[in-house]
Formats: sequence, C-alpha cells, structure tokens
Amino acid sequence: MINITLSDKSIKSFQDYPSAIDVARSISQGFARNCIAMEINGNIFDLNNQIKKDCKIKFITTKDDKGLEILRHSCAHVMAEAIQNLYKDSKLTIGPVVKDGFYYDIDMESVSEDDFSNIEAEMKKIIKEKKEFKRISVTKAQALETFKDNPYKIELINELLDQELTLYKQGSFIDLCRGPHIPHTGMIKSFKLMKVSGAYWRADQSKKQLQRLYGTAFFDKKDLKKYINIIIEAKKRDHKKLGAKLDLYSFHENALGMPFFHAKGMEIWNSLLEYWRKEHKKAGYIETKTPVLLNKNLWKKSGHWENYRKNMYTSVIDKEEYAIKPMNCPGGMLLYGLKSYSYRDFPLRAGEIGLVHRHELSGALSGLFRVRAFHQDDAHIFMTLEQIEQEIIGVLKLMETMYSKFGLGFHIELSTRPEKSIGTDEQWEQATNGLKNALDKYGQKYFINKGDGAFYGPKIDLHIKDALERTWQCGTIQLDMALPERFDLTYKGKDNKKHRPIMIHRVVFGSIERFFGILVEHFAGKFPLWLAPVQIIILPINDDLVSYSKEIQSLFENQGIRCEVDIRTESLKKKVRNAQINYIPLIITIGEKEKNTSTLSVRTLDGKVRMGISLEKFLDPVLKHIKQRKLDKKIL
RNA sequence: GCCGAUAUAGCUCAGGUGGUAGAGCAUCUCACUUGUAAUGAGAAUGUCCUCCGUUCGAAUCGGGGUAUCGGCUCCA
Repeated sequence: MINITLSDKSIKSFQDYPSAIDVARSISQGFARNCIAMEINGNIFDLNNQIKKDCKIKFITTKDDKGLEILRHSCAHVMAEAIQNLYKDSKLTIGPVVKDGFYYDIDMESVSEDDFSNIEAEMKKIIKEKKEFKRISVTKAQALETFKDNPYKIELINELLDQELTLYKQGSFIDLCRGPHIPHTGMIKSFKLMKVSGAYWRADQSKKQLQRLYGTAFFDKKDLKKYINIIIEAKKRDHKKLGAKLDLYSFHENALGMPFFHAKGMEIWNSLLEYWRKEHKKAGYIETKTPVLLNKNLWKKSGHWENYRKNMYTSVIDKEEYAIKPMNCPGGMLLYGLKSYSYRDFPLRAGEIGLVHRHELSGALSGLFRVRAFHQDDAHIFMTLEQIEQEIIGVLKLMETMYSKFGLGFHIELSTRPEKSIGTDEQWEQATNGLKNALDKYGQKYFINKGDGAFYGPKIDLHIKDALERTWQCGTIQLDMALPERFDLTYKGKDNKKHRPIMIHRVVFGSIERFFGILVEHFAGKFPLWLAPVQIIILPINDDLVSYSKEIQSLFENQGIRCEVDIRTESLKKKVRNAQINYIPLIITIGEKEKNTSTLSVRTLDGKVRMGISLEKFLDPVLKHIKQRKLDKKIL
C-alpha cells in the first residue's frame, strides 16, 4: 500500500506502484490531460515514472512555467528527429530551452529560413503520430555505443561521471537527455521555427561552426499568436526604423557603429541629460570630465593594456603610443590622485558623462544597441568600508527614481566572485556581504548569479523591463578592489593614517545611446511631452494666418517650449496627418475664430480636439507637465 | 571576425527566361486658401552597393569585396 500526499495535502492510497499519470487520473481525466510531469522533493520526473514509496508529489501542468519549459524541450527533440529524417548526415549536439523557446545546435549543411516549412511539416508528422517519450537508463558504456557515430555526444558523455545515464526515445529516434519530457509528441499543439544562425561547438571559435535552429512552442495556439504579435510589434517599434523616420539619428559608412545625432535627436538627448544632471546634483554628485585620448602608460597601469587591448583604438602621437578610452575609470583615478583626501571628504561621488570607444566586432553592431562609440553616465564613488551599505542603497534609490520617470520597472541581480579573480577571500567576502546587506536593506528581492562578477569585484546589475516586457541590463554597480590599489589611492582616516578607499563604478542609463534606443522602442516613438523633440506644432488654416501663428510660436518659445509652425499651403487635413504621424504631442490649429477670440484649438495624439481654450488655460498645464516631466499621456 | 539573408530614386518597394529602369510617398513648380489623418496637375530625381569576369549586350548570370539585418562570438 502506497500513500501519496498531493499538494492540497489530501492523501491518495494505492495498492500497487502507480505511475504518476495514474495518480493524476485518480483526480480526474481532465486534470491528467493537463499534466506534464511531477515533482518530488524538488526533483522533476516523467509522468510514466512509477512511484514506489510514500511521498509528497506536486504535478506540473500546462499552467506552470516549468511545464512550458518541458514542452519546449520536447519540441526540440521533435525538431531534431525531423532534421535527422530530412538531413541524413546531420549530427546532433545540444538542444536546450532558452528564454522564449528552444534551440538545437546541429552539425549539418547550412539551412535557411526557406527550409523551415519543410522541417515544420516533418515535425507535424511526428506530432500527429503521438509518439511516446520513453526514458531509458543505460550505463556510460552503452551510451557511448549508442552514439558511436556522433563525436559531439561522445564528448558530452565522456564529461559525465560514471553514473547511470538516461536516453529518451520517441519512436526510433533516440537522444541523450536528462529529461523530463511530456508524455507524448501529440501534446505539442502549437510550435514554430523562428530563426537559424551559425554557432560554434562549445562557443569556441576554433571549433566547428554548427547550425543553430531556434524554435518555440506553446500549449495554446493563442499564446503562440500573442508571442508572434509581440515580435511584430517590436519590429514596428524598431528604433533603427523609427530613428530614421523621426529624423533622430543615422549611421554612416565612414564611421561604422558610431551614431550621428540629428537636431531632433539632440533635443531628446539634451532633455535626457538635463534630467540626469538634476537628479545627480540632488543626490550629491559632482560632475567631472576626463580626456578621450590617454597615454599607453596609463592603460598599462590600469591593466586595460593587458586585458582589454583588443577592443581599444590606438594612435601614435609624437612617437608615443596613445589609446582612446574604452572606459572612464583610469581618467577618474588620475583626478582622484591629484590631491589628498580625508575621510571627511567621503563619500565622494564624481560623475562623468564620458565618451568611450570600443572596437566591437563588425557583426555585433546593431543600431544604437551595439555601437563602437558611446557615452556612459558613469560615476566613481570613493568611500570608507563602513559607507558601502548606505552608498549602495543611495545608488539603488537614484536608479529607481530615474527609471520610474520613464515608466520602467526593473529587477536586480547580484554577481559573485568568478573563478578567475584577484583579491583575497576576506576581501571578497567583505565586499560581497556589503552589497548583500545593502540589497537586503533596500528590500527588493534579487537573483544571485554565482561566479558572474567581474574579476576585480562583485557587482549588482539592474535589468529594466520595457513596455513590451523585454528586459535590458542598464544599471550596474561594481565594487572595484583593483584600481585603487593599482593607482595607490589613499585617504587620511580618523587615526591620521593612510587608508585605501573603497571605490565603486556605477552607471544608471549605462550607454546613453543604447538607453536612447530603448526609450524609442519603449515609447514606440511617442515620447512624453518633456522629451518630445517638437512639443507643439501650429497649423495655420490659410496663408493669412501665418504671421499670427508665428507670434504664438515665439510666445511659446519664450517659455522654453519647442514649437514649430507648418507654413506650407496644404490642406489642414494633410497638416494634421503629418503632425500625427510624426507623433507631435500637441497640435494647435489657428483659424480666424482663434485669432479673433485669442483662443486655441488643441488636438492631442489620441485624436481628441479641444476648441476655444484660452492661452493661459493651455500654457499652465503644459508648462507644469513639462517641468514635472510627467509620463501621463493626458496633458490638458 | 564566423554562418545565413538582404542591397534598385531621400523613403517604401515593382522590375519571369540578359536588350542600360518604374510606382507611391517625399522634393520642386503652378492652381486651389483649405476647420482636424493624404486637393489636383506638372516637373525633377538613379554609379540599379562596389570591383572583376561571362556576353555583341548585365540591375538581371558567375566570382571577389563592402554595408545592413538575424544570430554566434566578445563584453574591465
């Protein structure tokens, strides 16, 4: 007799050893149909696993994230089988689940997206057969025998300990896999191959390049549709396209990966930085600026010459070798070293909007998201050991304030000591605990990335979430145990002795260019009033009203509002359409009526028109909206 | 840098099978003087990414290169 405790604490008894699916069926057939796997003590098993002793089980269903991952993993197996059927010489390597789906790296002839319909058709055949996923336990020797024609699998198997290995079989297709899997292929109701690219075996450029096929799968057709719609929406918002359409920035062949900002783009840029400066001043930062071109000696001292040289642009001046800065820190260190500091000067928060250049691989460049020249909203904060906690909390609060201004949420990740690192165990522990304590006090929950820190110190990363729920790593706080040492930075403590300051690097926007691009996509080009490059456009109804319209324009401009007048002799309809598609937040029409009564007719981007508004009634809320940098779409 | 796709007017795109290019929008001119998402007519606009080759003849076929896009990779 076996007693099984379910997650609602009820107990079911069985005479023999039931499989998990039997247990699920004993609850209801409908429930069983939605079950994917079971979880015992945090370990996940297939549904056809027999339960041989009393335990507490939790079913993983189509509603769970874990269930979706299992489905996608199974779909990867189906794709692999389809490819093996169609491409006889193909050799499977690995096929994991990723954020929005799965991929499988396969050693095979190169395929293009045109081949997808073929592969998908083959996958559908396999799904229709409702093949059962069978788990087979084998010894290492048996596994090596099974995959004797596949050097990749052999490499993988040999790396595993001499434990029992599991294979999964659907029909005659067999793959090395830890599992678990869905009960049968028929449960894959909707899937789609997404893209294909090259990927090196073990991410190693010296190894063979494989074909990486990406796909995704969902339990419900509606979810797949929703996912595809988000991709379509993201395409519409593509900052590369919107940037050209809205005349914000461009790229040129003569400066690959280095953006040119146009007049309208600069209006946004300047508004953004004006805000940045305001918040930083409020948070007690000073602003500094260091040179772009610095002597090689400095880069040797900082360690960049040794560790980052392949990404640095260099030049020879007066027979001396120079490098264009890829980071601001060494310059910042020089500034600190210029005078002597006391603990009373701490915390010293020195900001710098620094222009850095990094030689990224040509294939990695992508609009404003990946560039070779960009501005970092950097700052170096020097402090005593005791100040770490409070300083980190201060930075986190500043980031929270600034992100929320754009309606961006975020999550936090803490990265700890990597394998290759400098410093003593004690230093790392102290530093990591400092960050941890700050995070705990700050209160928002955070994830830990073990071993993902920089080699010179642990770090906190903030990942913002945009309007399409995509996440972007922007903010980072990095504790640096190396540079103060390398530059022999000191301060005088209370004890009148010299001490080494604690130093952190931190950015809020990260790369301002990239953040700009994120904002374009986040707002889909419809910037809030305070950021909009043109805040108001005035449309005179006929040529006679142009001069009056210009009077109104200068009235607005004197208030610091960015305002244009559309003086073309075009129909009002056309001018309105033009203003709308350029996402100008406030569209003002001037006709005889408005001129005679000194009122305005105001159209907002939602298409609503308000007539007969007096100048004061208009200006008051508009100026307030701009000054407070409101996100609210409602202006009037 | 690697794999794949793409490259035609300022923009979006047409141009089976080789005979040196076309539409819409934008621009300019003229007429219309417009009341809330495209007034009409006309004009101008091209190294068909680039180089080499095949051919009597190349936007079109072949090869090299460049850039862009999707990935890989890199990320002190």
